[in-house]
Amino acid sequence: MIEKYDPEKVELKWQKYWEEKEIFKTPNDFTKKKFYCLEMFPYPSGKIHMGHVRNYAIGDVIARYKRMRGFNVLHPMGWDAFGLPAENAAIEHGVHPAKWTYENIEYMKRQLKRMGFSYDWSREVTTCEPEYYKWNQWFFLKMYEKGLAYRKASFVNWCPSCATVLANEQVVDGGCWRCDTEVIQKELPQWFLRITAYAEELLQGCEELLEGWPEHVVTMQRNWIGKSEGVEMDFPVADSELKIRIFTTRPDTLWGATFVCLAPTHPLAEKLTKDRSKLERIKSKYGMMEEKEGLFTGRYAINPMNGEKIPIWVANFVLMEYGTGAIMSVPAHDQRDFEFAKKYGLPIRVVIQPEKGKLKEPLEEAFEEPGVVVNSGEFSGLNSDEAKKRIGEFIEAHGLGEVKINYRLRDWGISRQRYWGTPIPIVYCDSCGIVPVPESQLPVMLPENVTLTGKGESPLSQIEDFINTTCPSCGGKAKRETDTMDTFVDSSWYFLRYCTSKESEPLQTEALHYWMPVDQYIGGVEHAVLHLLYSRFFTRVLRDIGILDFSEPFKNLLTQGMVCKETIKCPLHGWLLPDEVENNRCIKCGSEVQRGRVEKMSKSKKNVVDPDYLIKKYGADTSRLFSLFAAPPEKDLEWSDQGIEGAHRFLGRVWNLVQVNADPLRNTKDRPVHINKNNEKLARKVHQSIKKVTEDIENRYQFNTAIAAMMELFNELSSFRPSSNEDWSVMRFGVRTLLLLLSPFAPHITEELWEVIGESPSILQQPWPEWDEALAKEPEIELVIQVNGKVRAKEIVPAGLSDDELRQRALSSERIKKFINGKPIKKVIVVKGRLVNIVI
RNA sequence: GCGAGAGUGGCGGAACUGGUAGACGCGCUGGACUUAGGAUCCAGUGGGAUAACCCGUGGGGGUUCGAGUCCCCCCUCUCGCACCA
Repeated sequence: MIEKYDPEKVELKWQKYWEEKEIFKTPNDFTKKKFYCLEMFPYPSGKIHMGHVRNYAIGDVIARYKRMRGFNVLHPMGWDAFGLPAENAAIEHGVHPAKWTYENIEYMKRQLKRMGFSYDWSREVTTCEPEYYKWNQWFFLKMYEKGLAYRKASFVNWCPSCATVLANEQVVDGGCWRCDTEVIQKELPQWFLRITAYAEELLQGCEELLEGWPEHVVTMQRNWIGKSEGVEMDFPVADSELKIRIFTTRPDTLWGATFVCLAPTHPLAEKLTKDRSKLERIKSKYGMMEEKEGLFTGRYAINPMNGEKIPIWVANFVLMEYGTGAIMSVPAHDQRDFEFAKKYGLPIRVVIQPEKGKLKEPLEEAFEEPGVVVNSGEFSGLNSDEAKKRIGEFIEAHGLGEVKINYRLRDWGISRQRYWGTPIPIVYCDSCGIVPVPESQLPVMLPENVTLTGKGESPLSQIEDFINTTCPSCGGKAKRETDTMDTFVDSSWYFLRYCTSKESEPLQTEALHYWMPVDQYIGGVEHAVLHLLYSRFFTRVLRDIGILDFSEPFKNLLTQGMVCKETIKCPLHGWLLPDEVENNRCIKCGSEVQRGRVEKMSKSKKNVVDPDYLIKKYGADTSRLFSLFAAPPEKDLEWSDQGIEGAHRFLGRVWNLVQVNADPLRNTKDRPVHINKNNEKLARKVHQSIKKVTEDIENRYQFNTAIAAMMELFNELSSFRPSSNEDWSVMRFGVRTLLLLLSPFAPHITEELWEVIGESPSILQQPWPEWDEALAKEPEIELVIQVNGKVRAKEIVPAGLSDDELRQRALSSERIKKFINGKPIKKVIVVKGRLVNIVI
């Protein structure tokens, strides 16, 4: 009687072994070839979810595989530990954010260890520790020195009732998430990082990324940066010295400008508008997308191109943050201007005609395409592209303005009116003004004694001990900055911190130059823009202050799909858990339930699967294997209860096969492997499997097909009946190979069975198997014979026949003769070693 | 609206540069072993016709000896951006 597969017993045994022997510890041995495998670190929200399991299972396969291939692999893990949920927990349950965070970390760390991921925990990074955030502050000071960090007034979401600043995700339908009061925009001085200084470089850098990043992510980065070329020029205000500077990408439509629009917060809007209450009303509608609203200032501007007097309006859809905060409006050729002109009865003048035909007036919508310029003085008759160029030159030559490039990308506002974050190392002194905290005084510690209420401007401003300080410059009384940093700052460089050991400072260039850049980064697409862009920005800043010698932090990026599951909905009780349903009816009210769509797992939709439950029921190996087998990594994965049973069954079969044959396997020597008539098919399959699995991992991270190949190998092994020592040598070769191939996917069971067949641990320290191309080749092929493109016969023929021989074989086939039936043959196509197509 | 991606058996998914569509798994059917089996093992499984055969990769055209794969048009779904002048 063989031992039954008991995942928990096996997994705990090997996890203990790995930990005791420090198998996952990565030496800083700078002479070996390196591989840096990084997965996005989690926010310690409480427990890991299936998204984490999938993400980290993918990363672990890559890390273990690369290690077996002989690389010195850096595979670290840490915690994105600052953030809002910790503060909410404090407000709701009275537990200190630090306590809440560290307890969550402890729990989740145990879960990750229980999954058997091969992390070097000695390099663990926790961003809320002073040793970590000290460097956030250090980078901030460096940026301040270089003029890359600056302070300016900006708007925040403000709840008048709670008297507090709200994050975007705390604004629900324009109201406060807690009290539903309407959220208003309040202006506060805040700190910004000048990412726009790197806009062009970040855009150019996208070229370099294309090799290793998914194209759609690169596109998203490009769009986010949003480069547009145009001109900036002044429109003088009639009867005054004032000028309105506008930006346009369509200088070819200048003659079609029939009014000018200012953003409601534009400085001239106040100056030019008589009716202040109306202006305030427009301001309150700023950025509301539903309806365009405007206000005529009563003043006019002069179009410098044709001297025309056109009205100046204030419009809610004009953004102060982009361009100059003012636009010329060409309703005939811009849909937004068109809608605005229609609403307020402003003139619409066509100045671009399509290449073919003529626009029908009055227009029903704006004609936005390029075309031929008309009604535009000396520029009439040119096409749009030519006109843009010539008008741009004209404007510059006459000092009316300049050709200009604008970016959609804006500077990064990092101030948060929050407690649980990195204090911004700045002091305000009555006599010296803004004074940076000297490096020697870092870190500016986050005080512990805080009461969080969720009210008031910034929690730190309540703590007298914290705010009151002395000016580093004059020694007089001064007050500290009370805002903390956006947590994206923490995640913009954490991958550097892993490179050095925990005791040392993070900016040792030797270690950084050896490990960086990250060879493979893995995470969700939700970070396709911000986190990745900020990291690319930080990397460049650090390069420019001489710490790094490259620009792109992540060479290859893999964005894994979401983990989804079917949802169930009761017409009365909403989303239901699977065990709230019996015979397709809700157990509460008996109504028939709707088996809903497959959606991303989320607690609110009650379609989650808890990793703890899976580990308990099936073990870590099965959980990992299924999440890698059910779909290719970048696609969404649909959860299936039967699917995981299948994965579990497979491991169980592998277990049984090895256990049943344990004695002969153990008593067979590894080499030589004797191939004979009886076992050559299996031997070939082994070589083919090594090839397939290796290529699937190496070339395209196709873990699902790699696993399928291992299942095929297993099927071959389990139907093999060894009858001689030679057979056993091949059997052992096959089992040994299967265990090695499977070990990155299911590390525990393979480690155990590795020992069962008489090998010594750890399987992770074994070299990856290699295949022999000659032995992987099939001696015979199945020749497909088509007549007029339809398969009519299949024949087994020796491999390596010439085209001519294949043609002869095809034409002499009895079945094929019937189809040809004496008709003349027009053509015969031979696909080498595969197929013959006879055209009649 | 713009941009990207995807539509293949009952289901998840295979199919490298155009060359046997449906690998592998799930489910289903039949059988074996069992007091029993929702455990395990064996066999079968795209649809249709009792066989030779016909039809099949969202729909419609096209290129080709040959199309899931290439080109054009259309439909559906998912994701991202969304007044960026």
